[in-house]
Amino acid sequence: MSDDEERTPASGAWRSLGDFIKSQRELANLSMRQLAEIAKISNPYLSQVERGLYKPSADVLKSIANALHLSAETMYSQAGLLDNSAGRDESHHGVEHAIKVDPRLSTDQKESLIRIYRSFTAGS
Amino acid sequence: MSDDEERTPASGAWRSLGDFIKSQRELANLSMRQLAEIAKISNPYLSQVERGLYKPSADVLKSIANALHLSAETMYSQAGLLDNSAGRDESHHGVEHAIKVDPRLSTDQKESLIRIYRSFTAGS
DNA sequence: AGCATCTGCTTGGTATACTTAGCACACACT
DNA sequence: AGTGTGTGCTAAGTATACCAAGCAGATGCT
Repeated sequence: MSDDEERTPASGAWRSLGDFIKSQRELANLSMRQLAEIAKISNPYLSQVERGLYKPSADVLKSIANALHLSAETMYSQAGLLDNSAGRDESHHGVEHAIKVDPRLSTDQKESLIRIYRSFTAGS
Repeated sequence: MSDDEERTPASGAWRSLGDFIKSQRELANLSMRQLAEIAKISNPYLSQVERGLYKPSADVLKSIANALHLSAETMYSQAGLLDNSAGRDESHHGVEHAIKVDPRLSTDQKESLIRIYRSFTAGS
């Protein structure tokens, strides 16, 4: 069950994202063309996005967020992209995660470190 | 001014994103087909993403992140989509810090891990 | 009246994200 | 010698994100 991903255009969450963008735009007293100009997208496209016809790509979302002085996180969570279904495991916060993400380590080095770490914590 | 967004395919940051995904995939001992299956994308596409030929859309990134048991935030920041300009740095989990605060490790074990970690990252 | 100049929207096209079918090689097993 | 299954990759197509040009109504100006 877990995972019914929906990647059709213009369904559900994307629609409300459009409403969100529209309300934020109006709140900032910007016309579509003005916002589109700042966010470097075309105004017809913005129109379609606001009505939920298309789901904008992440960098477009980021541009729009910046143009509206919103954080990208806010935008993504409105878009349902930060959905912390599996995301909120900072509680886990673990050594393994830190190792995996460290850009200074090679894959082999990561494997070695994790193996050692697991051997250390094997009985707990 | 000078908001020079770059939306060309396969440049700079996207390339390193591919490397990141690849290393995470190998770290999880998954083949391309296995990861693609879990993330619900096709394996040739995953191949191209890993080599930086295309920049995957946000929901694909999220799928991949979930499949790799990573948070979506981690993925997005690797993709350069979340500038962490505002100093909320749970993204900066240092490995050493994570080791130091891990309650399951003894002091000796922590010292060993940190020593190994430092030897790995000595030249960077 | 006419002509600007806003507003958001539609049409038609291009670029690129993404898929299905299949190739080429490597390592098992009979 | 096969034959089967694993790996990643190429080729060719479809779907969709995105853009440039232009339309219709509302407002304002002379």
